[in-house]
Amino acid sequence: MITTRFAPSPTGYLHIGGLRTALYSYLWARKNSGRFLLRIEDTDLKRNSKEAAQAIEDAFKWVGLSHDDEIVYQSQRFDLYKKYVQKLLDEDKAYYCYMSKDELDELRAQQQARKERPRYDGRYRDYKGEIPNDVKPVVRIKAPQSGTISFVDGIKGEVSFQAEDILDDFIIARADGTPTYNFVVAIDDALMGMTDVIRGDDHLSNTPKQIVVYKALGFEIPKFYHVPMILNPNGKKLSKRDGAMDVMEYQKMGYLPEALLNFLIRLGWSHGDQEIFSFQEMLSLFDPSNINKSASAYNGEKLLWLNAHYIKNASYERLTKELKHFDLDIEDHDKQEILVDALRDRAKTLVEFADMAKAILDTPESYDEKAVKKFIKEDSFEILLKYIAFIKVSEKPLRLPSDFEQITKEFMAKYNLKMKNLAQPLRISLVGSAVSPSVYDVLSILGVDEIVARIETFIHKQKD
RNA sequence: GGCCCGUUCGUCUAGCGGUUAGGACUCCGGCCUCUCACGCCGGCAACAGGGGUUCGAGUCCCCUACGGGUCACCA
Repeated sequence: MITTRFAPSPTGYLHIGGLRTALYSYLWARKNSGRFLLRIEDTDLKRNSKEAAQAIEDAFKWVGLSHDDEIVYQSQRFDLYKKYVQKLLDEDKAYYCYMSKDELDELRAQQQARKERPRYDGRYRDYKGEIPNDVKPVVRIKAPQSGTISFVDGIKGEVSFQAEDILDDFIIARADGTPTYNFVVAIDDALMGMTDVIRGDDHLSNTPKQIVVYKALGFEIPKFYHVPMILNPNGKKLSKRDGAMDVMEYQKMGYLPEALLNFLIRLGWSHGDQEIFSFQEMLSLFDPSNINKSASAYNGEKLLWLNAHYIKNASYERLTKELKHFDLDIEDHDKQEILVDALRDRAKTLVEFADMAKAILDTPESYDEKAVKKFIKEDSFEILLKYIAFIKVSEKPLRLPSDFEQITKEFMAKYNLKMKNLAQPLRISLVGSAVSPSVYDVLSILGVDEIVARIETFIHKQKD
């Protein structure tokens, strides 16, 4: 069985880079009927934040990812880690190091001055001398001092390191007794039964250290997949300004979660030429082995395009429900579907959608001056007045856009008018702007009484 | 700086030794049209550079350049 996990440190909100690796892990587990676990890496008590863990859960909920089992908090497993520290101590695979922080800093400074790689010199590795009693010791693991550490990464292929290039006896427990990251990650991944670790590229160089821990503890090493970073549009590190903000900000900006997910899965992964993936398709088609090797740049325009696509194809119920988050309630509007259909092809976000809907539903407070100047001619008022008189006495019920199209054509035929004589003046008087959905749709949505009222108001205000 | 990873249109990518190097976003034309969008049709645009290997290289190997990651008692 495949088991994957998402293991963020709770230092802030969940951003799209994290969401993407979470998505990949989720998909791979679910696709294989496996398990997807969530673990909060809060070993550093100084940098803990409960809100952050909650924020991750909220974001998961919004996009529809679910995890199995209870969330694992590393801060609650210190006793467990201590046992493993002790085990290594007992087996002489780890040892106490009494070097003070100052001494260590000094050593590092010297090494750097000599242009050497900063590393612990192993002075307490097999120390038999006097133990300084004024220093609380850290625990260091005995890492191999030579040889090759290699593994086959599911994305990068074979990766190998020389022990002497990268390793030293790194700290597994701090002076205050708390364990460190590379130690607990390996333990938890092993204990939680991880078969496939899918995580950010930035962990690639941690992997050999973790392998040292796996081996020392006799754990089975999982398969690793190191997914490349997401860069900003200029190819630099992604910042908030570029889109690395809280995933929940995307909700506020009017994005549908399926658009975000579709965007993210396609950033660094592909299935031939396919661009649109339903959740079901993601599940059936995703495979980490065709994740790209190289970093990809964030492209907000493509996200927008995808969002527009999902808005176009969303159900009435769905859009009506989502729109409520944007101060627009059309639940009980009798022309709900006509309104939605009139706008769904034009809105790239739900924010735009709501704004455009309000522009139709709300009586215009003003009229675009340029539009008035350009389209309202000498005879426009007269035409508009004739128009409302004409529709008021209609014998047929006027309800659908097609009803209005028909009667409008009859009207134009009777007075020998062209659409361009009528459409823009009508539009301006109804919504205050030269831009809107089809006038037939607008007419239908408003209904005869409102049409009459708005036209009269318009003429009245313009004549002042 | 050491180590590791990477490099196909501006961007996301397809390609897994033989292709007029394909698709998508953006942009630019055109069509549709009551405006704006949508949609449809068309267009611009790429194998980082240099050496090999091979009958043949975007695809395999090496070097260079450039980019990124990492070198903590952070995760």
